[in-house]
Amino acid sequence: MVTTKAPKVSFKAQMLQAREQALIDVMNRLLAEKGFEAMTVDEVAAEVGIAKASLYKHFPSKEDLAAAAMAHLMDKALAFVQAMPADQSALDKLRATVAWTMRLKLAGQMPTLPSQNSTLRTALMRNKGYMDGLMEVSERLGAWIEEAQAQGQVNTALQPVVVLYTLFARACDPVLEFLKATEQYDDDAIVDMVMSTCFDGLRQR
Amino acid sequence: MVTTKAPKVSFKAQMLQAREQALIDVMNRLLAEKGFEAMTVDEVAAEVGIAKASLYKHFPSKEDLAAAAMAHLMDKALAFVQAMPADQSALDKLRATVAWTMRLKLAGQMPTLPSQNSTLRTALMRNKGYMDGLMEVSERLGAWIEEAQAQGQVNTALQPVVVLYTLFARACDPVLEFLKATEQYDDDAIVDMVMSTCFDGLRQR
DNA sequence: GTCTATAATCAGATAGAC
DNA sequence: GTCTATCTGATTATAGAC
Repeated sequence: MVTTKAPKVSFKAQMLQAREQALIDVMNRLLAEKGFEAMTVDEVAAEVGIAKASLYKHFPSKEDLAAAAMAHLMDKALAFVQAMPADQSALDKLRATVAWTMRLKLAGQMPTLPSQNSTLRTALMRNKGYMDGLMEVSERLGAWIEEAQAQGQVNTALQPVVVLYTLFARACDPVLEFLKATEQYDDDAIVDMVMSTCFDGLRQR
Repeated sequence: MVTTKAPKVSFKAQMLQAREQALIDVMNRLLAEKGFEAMTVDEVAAEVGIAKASLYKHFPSKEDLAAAAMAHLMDKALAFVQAMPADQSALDKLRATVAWTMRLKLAGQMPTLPSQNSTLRTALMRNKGYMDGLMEVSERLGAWIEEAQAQGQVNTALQPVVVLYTLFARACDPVLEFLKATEQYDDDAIVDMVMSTCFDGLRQR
């Protein structure tokens, strides 16, 4: 009977997928807290509550685990931009997206990777889920940027790729944690201030 | 005779100081190229051409060596801001300083430290040369910021500390290396573009 | 697939001769 | 102070039983 066999397999698969998701979640948090090099695979396994050898059955290397975590983040980002209400202006969509990434970082859920590590870069480039998500997010943001420029809301003297990189960089802006470290502002105030410096600049308008 | 003895001691001391400077220079470059965690003490010793044990006679730990490199950088930064022509506006002084840090980074001479590493943070805080330089640079930039705000050149709605952190952060802005990686812009163009996004913002003026 | 136990490697730091 | 040689500990990754 198909009806008895299919659920059994599905249940097992669900358990496995849940475990992988737990690994990715912990990895995500540790990447955000300590960074790729300072964080260890032992910590991930210990926090999830499985043996390290079992972790390596799911992911062939530390780099691949990090890539999976980044792919998951890209999925979340893509879901966010896809769920954006269509009645907002392109600029507002860009602002909302950047604010979302900032809040993620302030909440300690934004994994930060060293931009120089080559083994990690290759693992990321090999990860189809990550690359596809990155491309899709970039294209959507890029379209909004050009739309906002056409509407005269974003500086037309800036090339779209420069705007795109500048927005992406807000996700790992050290100003966020510097301001948080002063303990003088709550997260909302920090987001407001950095949003202002990002979109309006430092000069008086 | 003092005249024969003094030079002899001074010569020895000069040799030692020169060796320490060589260590700091190599450390500085490796910090910029690979970052603190990826770089090894062995590399520093090998490039300078001394044994690792000798290095540890100069600096008690990897963290202290990094702190010394950062202190040296602060010295250079302080020298730069002190040498600034007095006939420039406060805003222009700020712009010149930020541009200087960006060019340093583009030239691969800006050491980047992980902001989370706690052992490194304590080593930095303990290093009087670094802390003094940081304080002095911060105070000078802070004075310029307030002056520029009083002259209506910098957004008065921003608290000076936010402006200060935003300017400091340009020294480790990943947008610089992203744009460099595209190989479509020379360093001057990159500095111009990032200066524009920093001071003028992304929105149309 | 999960576990315990272990390999293999690498990096920070030190001992001791000179 | 500088060297060679070594220690110590941590970390990625794997072998093999169940």
